[in-house]
Amino acid sequence: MMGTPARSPTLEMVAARAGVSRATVSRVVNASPTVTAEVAALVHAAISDLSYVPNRAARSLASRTTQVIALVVPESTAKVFADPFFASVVQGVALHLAETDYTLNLLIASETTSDKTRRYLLGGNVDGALVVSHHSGDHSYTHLGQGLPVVFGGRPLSADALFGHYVDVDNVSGGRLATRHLIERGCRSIATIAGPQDMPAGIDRLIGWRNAVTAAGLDESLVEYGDYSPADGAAAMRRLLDRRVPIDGLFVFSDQLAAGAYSVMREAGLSIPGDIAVVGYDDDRYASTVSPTLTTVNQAPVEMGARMAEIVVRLIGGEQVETATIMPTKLVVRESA
Amino acid sequence: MMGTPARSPTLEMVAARAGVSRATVSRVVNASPTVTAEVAALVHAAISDLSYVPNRAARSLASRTTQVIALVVPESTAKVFADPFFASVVQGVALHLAETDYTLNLLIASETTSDKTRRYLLGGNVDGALVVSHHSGDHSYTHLGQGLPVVFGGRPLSADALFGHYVDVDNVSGGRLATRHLIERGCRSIATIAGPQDMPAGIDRLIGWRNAVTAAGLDESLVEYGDYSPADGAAAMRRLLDRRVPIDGLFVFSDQLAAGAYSVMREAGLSIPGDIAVVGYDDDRYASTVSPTLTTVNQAPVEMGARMAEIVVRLIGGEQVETATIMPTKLVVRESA
DNA sequence: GGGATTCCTGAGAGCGCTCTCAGGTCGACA
DNA sequence: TGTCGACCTGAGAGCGCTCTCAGGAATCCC
Repeated sequence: MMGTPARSPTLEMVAARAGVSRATVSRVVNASPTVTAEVAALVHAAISDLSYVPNRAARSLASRTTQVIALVVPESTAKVFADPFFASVVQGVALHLAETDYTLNLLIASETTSDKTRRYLLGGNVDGALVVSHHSGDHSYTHLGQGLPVVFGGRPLSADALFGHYVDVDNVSGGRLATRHLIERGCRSIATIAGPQDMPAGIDRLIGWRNAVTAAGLDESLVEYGDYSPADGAAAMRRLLDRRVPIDGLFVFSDQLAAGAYSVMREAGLSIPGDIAVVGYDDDRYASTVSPTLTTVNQAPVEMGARMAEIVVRLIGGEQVETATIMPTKLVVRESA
Repeated sequence: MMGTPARSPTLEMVAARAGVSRATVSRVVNASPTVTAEVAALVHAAISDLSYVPNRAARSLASRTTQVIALVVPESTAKVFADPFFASVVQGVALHLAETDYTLNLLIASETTSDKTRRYLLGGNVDGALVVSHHSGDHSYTHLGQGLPVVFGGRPLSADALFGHYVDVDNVSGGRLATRHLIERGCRSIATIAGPQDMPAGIDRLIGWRNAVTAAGLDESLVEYGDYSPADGAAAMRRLLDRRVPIDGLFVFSDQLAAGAYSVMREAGLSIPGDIAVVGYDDDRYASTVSPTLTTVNQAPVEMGARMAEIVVRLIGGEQVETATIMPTKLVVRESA
C-alpha cells in the first residue's frame, strides 16, 4: 500500500557501512564509554548517512524494557482534559518526557476495560505508569505498584501505606497563604466557598483556611460548599450573603467558583475588593482577565507533571524516592485582594 | 529491583500447556479462522490459566507493524491543552482508540527536536500519526505523509494538494448559522468580533458571517479583531462601541472573546440580549454558566477527535479515504440571543 | 623484555512472536 | 478401496537489537 517498502536502515546496515560489528554500533548508539573516539565518529557518520533510527520494538524485545511510560486517565476523569489544571499536568509530563528517551502512552481507562488496562500495564508493555485522577480515593490502580513503578497525581484520601508514590500540591499551605493574605489586608470576617470534602484538595484547602482564621482569632463558621463550577460558586455566594453576616474577605477554592461568586456580588452591588476582597485558587487563564483581576493561588501544574514524570523515571532506574512529593504553592496578588 | 523477576508468560508457555505448537497459539490469539474449535478452546483455557498477554514488542518486531498511533502536538501549540477545544479533540482521539487495538503515543514536538520527532515517526515506530495544531499553516509535518498515514486536525491554510488527509469543522457554515440566527431574531445591524485572519478557522467564520450579512442586505463593515482571549474581546468590544454606530446583534468568534465583550457591555450599561443579542462560538463550559447564558456554536470536538482516529486507522488498513472530512456544526440557543 | 592487566571489539545466542511451507489427516468421489 | 483435495497443524527461519563472553592488541610493571 505504500509504494516502495523502503525498509528502514538497521543496525546491521550501519555496521556494514562503518566497517565494524553490530555490537559496536549498538555500543555507540547507547553511548557506551568503552568505544574509541575514532570508531565512534565512524559509526556516527554512518548513522547520519543512513539516517538510522533504532527500531524500538527490537530494542525493547532484546532489552526487556520498553522505554514507554503510560499516562492513565480513568474515564470518569476524562473530563480531565477539560480541566485546565489537569491539562497542564499532562502537558508537564509530556514536556519532561520529550527530553528523555521515554515515550508517553496515553491510556483512557474506562471502567468496562479496566481489566484490559491492568493487563496491558502489567503485561510488560510499559516501564512505568502515571495515574491522574480526580478521585485519588479511586483505588483501582493502587495495587499496580507491585510489579510496576507507578506515580499518582494527588495524594490518597486515606493515608494508605500501600498507596505508592505520589506528587501533590501543598493545598494546606495554599489555603493558609490565601487566607493570611486577606487577614494581612485587614479583613476581619473571612468567608470561604469550599470544594467537596471527599477529595483531598478540598479537605486540605479548608484546613489551611481554618488554620489561618483560628490563628487570627476570627470566626470559622462562614463556610459554604460548591463543586468547582461557576454556577456552584454563584449559589454558594448567595447562601453566604443570605446569612446576613457582614463579610469583608472571601477565599474561594477555585477561580471558576470565583467567577460565579463575582457575578453574584456584582448583582448585589458589592465592590471587589472594596466591600469584599476575594482570593481564588488555580491561577487559570481567567484569573488574569476578569475584572477586577483575581488574586489567586498558583499551583504550578506543569511543574507537577514534570515532577511526576521525573519520579517514575527515577523509580524505573531503581532509585529510592520519597513516597510523597509536595509541590509548593504561591500567591499571585492582583486586584481583587 | 523488583523482587522476583516473574517473567511474563510467553506464547511458548501457553503452547506447552495447551499441548499445541506456538504457531497454533499464535493463530488463536490472532483469531485465525483455520483453527478447530476444540483446539481453540484448549488454547484459550491455557491463556487464561496463565493470564497471558502477548508481548507487544515481539509482535511488532515480527509483524513489522506497531499498533501505535502518534498524536503530535507542536510545542508552540502545547497550550493546546489549555484550549478546551483541542483538549476535547485529544479526548475524542483517546476514547476512540481505546476501543481498538491501537495505542496512543503523545508526542510534543518542540522546534529543537523536530528532526528527532520526524525520524521517530518515520523510523517505523508508529503505524500512523495525528497532527493537531493551531497553525495548520505549519507545514513542518505536511510531508510526512509520504511514508506514513497522517491525519491533520484543521484544514490547511492554502489548498495544498500535497497536504494529506484532514478533518475540520465547518467554520463557514458555523459563522453563517450564528449570523442567520441573529438576523431571524430581527437584528439589523450585526457586528462581529473576529479571530485572527491567518488561521483557517478565523477566515472561514468571517466568510460565514459575511455571507449571511450580505445575503440579508446588511452592513458588512462592523468587524473588529481579537486573539481569542477575554482581554482581546473586551478591547474589540470597546472599539466597536467607539464607532458610535448602533449595534443590535453581535457574533463573536469564541466564547472567551465573548466573555470580554460581556464585561464591556455591562460596563456600558447595555443589556443582553435586550440591547445587543450575542452569539459566541465553541460552546465551552462557560457558555452555559455565564449570565445571561450564551447562545453559541457547538463544534463537537470530541467527535472530531474520534473521526481523526477512525480515519488514520482506515488509512493504515489501506483503505481509500476522502482527503477532507468536514464536521458539521450546530447552534445552541440559550439566553443571549 | 616477558608476563600480567587492561581495554576494546567481534561473535553469537537469544528476546517472543509471525508467517511461510510442508506434512498429515480425513472425507469425498470414482 | 484407492486417490485427490481440503483443511489443520507443526517446524523453522527470521524480525532488529542487546549482551555476555572471549580473543587480540596495547599498556604496564618488575
